[in-house]
Amino acid sequence: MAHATIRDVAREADVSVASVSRVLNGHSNVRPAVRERVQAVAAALGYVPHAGARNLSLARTNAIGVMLPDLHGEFFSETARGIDSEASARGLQLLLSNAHANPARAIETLRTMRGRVDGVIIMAPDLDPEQLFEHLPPSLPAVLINCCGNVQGRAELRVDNVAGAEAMVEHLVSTGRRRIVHLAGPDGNSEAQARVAGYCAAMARHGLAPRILPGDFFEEAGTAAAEELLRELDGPEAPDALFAANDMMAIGAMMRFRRAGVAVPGRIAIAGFDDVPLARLISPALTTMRVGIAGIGARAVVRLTALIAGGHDHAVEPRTPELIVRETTWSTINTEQPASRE
Amino acid sequence: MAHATIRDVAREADVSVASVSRVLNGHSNVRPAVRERVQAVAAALGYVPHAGARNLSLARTNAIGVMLPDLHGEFFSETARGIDSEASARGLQLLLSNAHANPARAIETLRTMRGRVDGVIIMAPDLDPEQLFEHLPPSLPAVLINCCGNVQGRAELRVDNVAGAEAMVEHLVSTGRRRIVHLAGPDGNSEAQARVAGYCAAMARHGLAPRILPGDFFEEAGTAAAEELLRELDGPEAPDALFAANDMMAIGAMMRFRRAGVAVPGRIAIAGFDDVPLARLISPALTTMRVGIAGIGARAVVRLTALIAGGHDHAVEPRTPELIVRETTWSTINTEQPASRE
DNA sequence: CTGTTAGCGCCTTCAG
DNA sequence: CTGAAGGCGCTAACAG
Repeated sequence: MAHATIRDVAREADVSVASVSRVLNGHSNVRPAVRERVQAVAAALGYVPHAGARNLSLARTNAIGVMLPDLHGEFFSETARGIDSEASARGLQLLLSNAHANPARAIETLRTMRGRVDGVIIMAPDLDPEQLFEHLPPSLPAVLINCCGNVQGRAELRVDNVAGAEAMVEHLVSTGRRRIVHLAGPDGNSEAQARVAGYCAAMARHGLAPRILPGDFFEEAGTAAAEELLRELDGPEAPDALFAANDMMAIGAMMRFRRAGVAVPGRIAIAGFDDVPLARLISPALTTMRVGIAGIGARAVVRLTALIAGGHDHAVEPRTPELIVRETTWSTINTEQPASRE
Repeated sequence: MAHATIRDVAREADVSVASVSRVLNGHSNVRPAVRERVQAVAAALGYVPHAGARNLSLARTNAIGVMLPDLHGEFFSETARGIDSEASARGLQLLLSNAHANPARAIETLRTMRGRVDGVIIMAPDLDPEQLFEHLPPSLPAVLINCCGNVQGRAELRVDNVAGAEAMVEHLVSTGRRRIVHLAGPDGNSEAQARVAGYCAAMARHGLAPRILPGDFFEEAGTAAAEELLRELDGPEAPDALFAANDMMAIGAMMRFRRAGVAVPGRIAIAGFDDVPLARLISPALTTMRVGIAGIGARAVVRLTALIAGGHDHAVEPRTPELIVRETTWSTINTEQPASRE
């Protein structure tokens, strides 16, 4: 049995479709008797309005599109969570699509969102903005998050990754570190590039030689970097700090150092970037730059809502990351020797 | 400037809308000259088809609705990730809605999905199934995940929480634990209830006295439970294991014990449930029951796709959690004393 | 208060 | 190969 339509209800209740529509949308100009009859019939038929049709005729969907690079890892799930909490507080549904770093698919996705959402939130640090924005319908409200090359003057939220990376280097230097190695994010990623830039600038300011290891934001890259550094830890040029471009890589490195029995931060300090929830739970807790991931997502929804309501917003809203120093060291953790059981 | 419509393109290209439609959808029966002209005009006008209208006339959306209890915590983001990866591999978009444990809103959400998605995936362990399913349009394809009271014979994936909890108790007992305390999930949650049941059954089988602390699946509940147990740790009835109904609570407890300087698992063993990604990264690494969260999400998409394609599927597919024993102890971690800096 | 009518933007027979 | 016309399901004037 197919779905009942508004026409079925109208016929059964012996009224016009207009009246059914009025009842269902809570308009007041309907005689109580008619209202009740319509409601009864609708319930009996198991009628559920076809939201798609409704959207078409209202030219309004109450949904927003969200394009994220990937849903893997805590960074993006935190963003999604921030967006979701604000969206659901406003009764908006979310049409999610991850771009998987594939420009063609990203564009295709944007196109299939047209007419299904009232606006979009786009986070695409790894996509060529030229291509992307060319296919962004100008009349589609959009809020960008960390999109390099926002040429159309779109509303945007942009984390100051350069300043963040500089701040972290300053912190490491202030605690006595000198041989600070940076583990970078993926090549084509504008955020990763900015963090490298900040790192280099701050190192130069202190007359320190930069050293950059390639990475990709994944845990395994941290593991690999740690393995490389492990070989040098007893040498004359031993690094005394590893500053990873994101938390997951920092954690990968930390796990590897731990497995090798290297004291962190005793022998080598480790710092991350993002402050994902995990950073606080790992031990030793991770010193990192907090970007307020979920808050950015929520803020994007707020601005998008205003845009959809007809507002104008061409601002690039800067977000400055905050240094989070976590001082947990082994000594405060392991106050008691393990009882070996079995 | 508003969006161009198919009619604008037709007018500018001096052809009928039918021809434009054919060109845009790659039909072959169009003269090359016409095809090119239409494509040129469409590009010039920045025309993007209105997906909503397309869906209406095709009665097909290529989107699936996803209703999760909440996007907070790794459990649900993992589920979402599994769903997302499988969905995007199939070119499906996701319409996300979290129910926030509010039955009325959940029903409302389900209704607004009608006509906007081809099918839905529902995970609602905390909702009254009577109410929920009554409002689930029978003709809407759906796959349920861990929904108690699946009265309509809907396709479902169900984790065997009872067996999982039993297995964990068996494991703890086999490693010599006797005073095993269970930290439960929220009251109205069917998964939490099943885990309690499994715990009690296994305890009874060994003639052990069950003890259940109230919880809610959040980290803080774990903290609170640990504080309660801390007071008893030196007493004659000191518990020797805490089995939390999910990983986050287990982690909360572990953090609290660590802060108090209590050796884990030396003084007290801690076990969780779910095997969220975090469980492996925490230290000591968490022993837990793996339910294959992302895999369940992916599998749900596969089954839903078949259902949408017209298949029949009334099966309840069982998933048995797998015991993951992680043996990391402090001694293997802290092989080196911290160098105190500063 | 209620019904009729005209779309929303697109796709798809059905003729030509 | 192409155009005209009807319809997807619903809402919103516009008359009664």
